[in-house]
Amino acid sequence: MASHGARGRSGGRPTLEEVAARAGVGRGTVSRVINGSPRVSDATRAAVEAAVAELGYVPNTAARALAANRTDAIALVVPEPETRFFAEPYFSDMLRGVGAELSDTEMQLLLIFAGSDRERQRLAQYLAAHRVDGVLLVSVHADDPLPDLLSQLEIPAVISGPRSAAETLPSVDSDNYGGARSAVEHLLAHGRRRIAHITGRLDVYGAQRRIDGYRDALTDAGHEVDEGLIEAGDFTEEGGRRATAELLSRRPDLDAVFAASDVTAAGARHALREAGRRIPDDVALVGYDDSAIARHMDPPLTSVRQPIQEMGRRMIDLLLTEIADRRPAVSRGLERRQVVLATELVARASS
Amino acid sequence: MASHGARGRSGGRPTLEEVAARAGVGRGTVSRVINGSPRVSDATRAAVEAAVAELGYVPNTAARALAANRTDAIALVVPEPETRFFAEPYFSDMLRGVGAELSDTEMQLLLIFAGSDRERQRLAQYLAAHRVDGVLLVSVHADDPLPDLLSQLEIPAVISGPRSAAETLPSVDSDNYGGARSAVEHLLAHGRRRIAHITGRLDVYGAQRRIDGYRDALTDAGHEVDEGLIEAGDFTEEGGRRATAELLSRRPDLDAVFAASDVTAAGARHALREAGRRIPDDVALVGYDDSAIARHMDPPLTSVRQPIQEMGRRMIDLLLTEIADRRPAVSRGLERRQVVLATELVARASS
DNA sequence: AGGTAGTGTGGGAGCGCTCCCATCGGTGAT
DNA sequence: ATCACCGATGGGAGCGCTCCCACACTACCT
Repeated sequence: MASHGARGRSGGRPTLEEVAARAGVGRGTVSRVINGSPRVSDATRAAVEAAVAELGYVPNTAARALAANRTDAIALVVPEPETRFFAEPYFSDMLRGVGAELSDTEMQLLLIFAGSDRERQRLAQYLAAHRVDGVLLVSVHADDPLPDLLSQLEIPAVISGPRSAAETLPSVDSDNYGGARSAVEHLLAHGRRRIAHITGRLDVYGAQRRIDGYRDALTDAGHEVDEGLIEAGDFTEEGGRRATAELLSRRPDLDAVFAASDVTAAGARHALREAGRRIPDDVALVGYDDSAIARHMDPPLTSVRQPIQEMGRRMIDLLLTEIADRRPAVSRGLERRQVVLATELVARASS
Repeated sequence: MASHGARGRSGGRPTLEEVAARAGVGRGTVSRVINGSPRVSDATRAAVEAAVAELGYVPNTAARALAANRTDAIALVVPEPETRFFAEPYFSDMLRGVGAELSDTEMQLLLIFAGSDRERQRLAQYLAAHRVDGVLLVSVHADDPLPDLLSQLEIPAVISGPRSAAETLPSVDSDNYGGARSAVEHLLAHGRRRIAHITGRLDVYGAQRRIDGYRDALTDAGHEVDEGLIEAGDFTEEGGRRATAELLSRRPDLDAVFAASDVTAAGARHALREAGRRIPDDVALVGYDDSAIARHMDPPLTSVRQPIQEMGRRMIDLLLTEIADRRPAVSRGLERRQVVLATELVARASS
């Protein structure tokens, strides 16, 4: 009775069983072909593929997810309000890299914002339901509870930017330390001596590393670090403006500013102009990110470029490995799970 | 044997059955509570809810999707490359409205780009697998095959902007005709008489409606329509520039330009400046969209505001109704499935 | 008392897949 | 020949839900 269209009315979508009947093979064999198992003879495979094409068969994702206990989906979690997501080129670049790397995969990408408490609540529920096989976490602060929630739920995750030197989660980051060094070395090479630094948010590890790079570049070149030339910022324009005003009043003779982000540099530029300082004649300015702002600033801003798309791609690589490793009990490879990508200084007129 | 943790090892997530055992009721009853069915006594409901809380039960989405044949997910399909998505505030506003309306729902939103052929291919596959319960289609051109594919697959869909006056799919649009009218009437009221119009892409129905509004506003005010004052654009800045140059050479005495988008107006502004025309002294300028560009232009641009977030919300409303209607064979309501929202003219210094 | 609704509830029968074990020939070693 | 073995295959047993039918049990009418 299971010979001609097992499931009675052929109104709905074809099922595996129907394909099997059509191809004259068993259910298991069709499944093997669909999933690319090598243990199928060429003749059988061809027959099955023909049946699939004729019937226009498309696997039922829900059934597969239920039986195999996986979803073939991963989430890109942005712990910021949507506005920031659209405002900062960082995210769109990241998304592009991620999308590109995923495009020859069966994996589907979900974009999830977790800016408000409400959204975080929803996200927690979502993760608890294991609706994704893995998570990409971008822009995480030191005290964010999300990473812990993820490891508690045993959901594979990769973060962009470790939370500290002792980060346990796999991560992909750019070389913040080296990037900052290259900026300072560039300024030194151009004869600047009183180089100030406006930091990023201090609870972001990458910002700390940039400070370290700034310090070491000076020290290694035989200069002393003047703590009065370091002022805390927060990656925003307003913060850059405020910090610059502060620096100018404390060290009126500074001849260069290295800002922890392009947006911060934009603020610094404003404050410098107001104080009558010319860029780069009186004060050289260097930013970080090499975003569109840098190119369009007047004068164009020297900046440290991070390979953000590449970071997105590498994050996917790591995550997919992580997910694959968790399926059978494969020997957890000891490959580097912390990737650091090189930065590049893009010199323009501001320095 | 099904009394204490039916499914053996209690390592995994709790199942419905386990909750039922814990609460001392049957599987069906728990399902009813979870899904908010009214046919459960208060005492039983409380017992089940307690068990759910104690066990930290979260329904398995895949199982539910398989059994109930629905996914509780809808897709926002953007038939454009990602770059345009990030560049145009239209999309982020839309996304915000959609997200807001969805936030008190169980529905999950997927963002899908279908700019390239490759991506469209993927999307078709995705839709064929019925991985979403419904689709929101934004920014559709007249000859786009997507709407037809959707109705062929019998997937509920709502589009922003009908493809023609004979649109069959439910849609939400702003009043392009009225918006254009208000722009022209505003210019007339300010004494302008030689009002030019740079159109949008002619294969977009909304652009046609704006032309109609432009025409009728003039005619109804007793003026003749001078076809030489109408020039085709394509919503881009470059198009606006080109069209303006064309208009100026043809009708050097024009005293106002109504552009079909703010971006187009930006192009027009450029061309007008180059031709030595002052805004608004010599030529008044009005745009469409009231995007950030309008506010930041020099001089600030008068523009027709569309309630984009509201449009997003209404699209969700329509789509959810559409999906609900399709579940049991409810009498297809004859409610208005074509929603049109009012626009508002925002007057600024450019007119 | 007997009948008739109506509530609230339990649990069987799937939904369409994957996993895995049993089976079946065919091979090469003994 | 005999046996152990291996690749290819079929199909049973679930995965965790929803749907729906059947079954108390109560309450109300006649």
